[in-house]
Amino acid sequence: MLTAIRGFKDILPQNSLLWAVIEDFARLTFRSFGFQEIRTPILEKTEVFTRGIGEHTDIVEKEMYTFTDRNGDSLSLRPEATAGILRAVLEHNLHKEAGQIRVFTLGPMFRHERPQKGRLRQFHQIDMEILGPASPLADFEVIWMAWSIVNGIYEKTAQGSERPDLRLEINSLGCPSCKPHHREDLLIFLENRREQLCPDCQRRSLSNPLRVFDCKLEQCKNALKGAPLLRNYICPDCVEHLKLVQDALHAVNIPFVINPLLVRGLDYYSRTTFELISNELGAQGTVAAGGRYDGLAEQMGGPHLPGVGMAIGCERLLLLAEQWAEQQPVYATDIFVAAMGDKAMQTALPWIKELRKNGVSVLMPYESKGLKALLKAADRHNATFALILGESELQGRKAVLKDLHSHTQTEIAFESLLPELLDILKIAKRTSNNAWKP
RNA sequence: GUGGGUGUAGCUCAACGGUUAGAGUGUCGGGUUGUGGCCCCGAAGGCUGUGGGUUCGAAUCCCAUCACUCACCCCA
Repeated sequence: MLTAIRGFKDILPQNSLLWAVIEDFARLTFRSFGFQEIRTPILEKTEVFTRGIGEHTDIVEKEMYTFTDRNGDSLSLRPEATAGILRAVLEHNLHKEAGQIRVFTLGPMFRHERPQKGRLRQFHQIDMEILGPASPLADFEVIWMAWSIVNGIYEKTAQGSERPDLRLEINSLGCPSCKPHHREDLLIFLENRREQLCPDCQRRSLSNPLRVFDCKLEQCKNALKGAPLLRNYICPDCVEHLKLVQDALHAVNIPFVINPLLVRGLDYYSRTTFELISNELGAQGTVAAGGRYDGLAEQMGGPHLPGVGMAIGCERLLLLAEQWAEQQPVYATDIFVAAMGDKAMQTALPWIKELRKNGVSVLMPYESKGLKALLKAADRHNATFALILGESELQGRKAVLKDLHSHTQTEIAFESLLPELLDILKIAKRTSNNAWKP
């Protein structure tokens, strides 16, 4: 049997509505924050990522789907969104048009990792970037967005009033005037204790030295005692920057903790960095993460263009929503047309056309079945009403409308069928508490 | 890339090395010729992931392989 690629998952109809809920809500929230959608290609020249993300990151070194196309160019499936967006902005000179660029995008990303809970090879991100402003308020607004979307989904899905189990951690990675001093000292420190570190950390101390602080082994924790800490190197400007972010977060009542050890895996980050972490996700607890990357545009061959952004992991947010929600949203139908025989089906077609024009979801199976089977099918499609149309109805020129929730039914004359149906549906929609209905 | 767990009906799961591999649920049909959910009856549905081995006999034990899954690593 043919199967999907490892780590690539089908989103089936039973799940797709929850995806739509999340995507719709994200789009709505972005609109309210004044963001515009941008859609960049899934495939880019490999150089976009090697220059953007950094050649010595794990993502670029061993996780990218890279291949040579028929022209001999090296192409890669995007492992994240920011580099591609930066490329598009610079290519189209968007930064010269507007003083500030506020964009978001939704879509699949690709990394060749070993799949586990909350981690797939094709996964989806909700991503946003603010380009132009160096203000800490931009950092704050990015965090605010991540917070708003994740918490908004909680409010939308969970009925309870208690807070979701989410932790916002922030930190500053320093800027080009202070970050390098720390890195230098840390490298020397690590070099001197090389033998005391675990093999992983020996490797890390070269590739991403800040990561050694994440190691859980006692051996490494001991070896790191007295190591130069980033917070002691941060320059006054960076301290002030982080403070303004904190003040803004306080102003809108977003709780957070400072985690001086919080780092990012991608090279382009500087100054503010943050993660939104859940305890309900297993080992991959980060739902959203991001930070500032003032040097990225230059690194990609563009002008100096400060930027800050974040990404939400859709699958992870979906896992949370599934845990929060008492029930999954299901597809529902307003009217299921239970027409028996060809004549009845033909008669119903013009009505169906008008109803659909009016935004009513109408379904009519083409199979000739008994009424019993048709009503069963109506149930399966979560229909609110069944419109019964058979021999006797055609003869009497009256259709039977059955309310499938209250089990009552009424006869409606063909002549007044449409206006009456629309009327009844309007009332039914108003009293319906099915928030998930599309 | 490394390690652990699990692979049996569409789905969720049973079955001591021993008859024809079962149950719940779902599907289809009937009870009720045109009235759904509840009830009753019936039917279909399986190369027990795949390949090898041990054994008189393997879903069951062993080996390999693949898939799924969780964790390490890394990250959203």
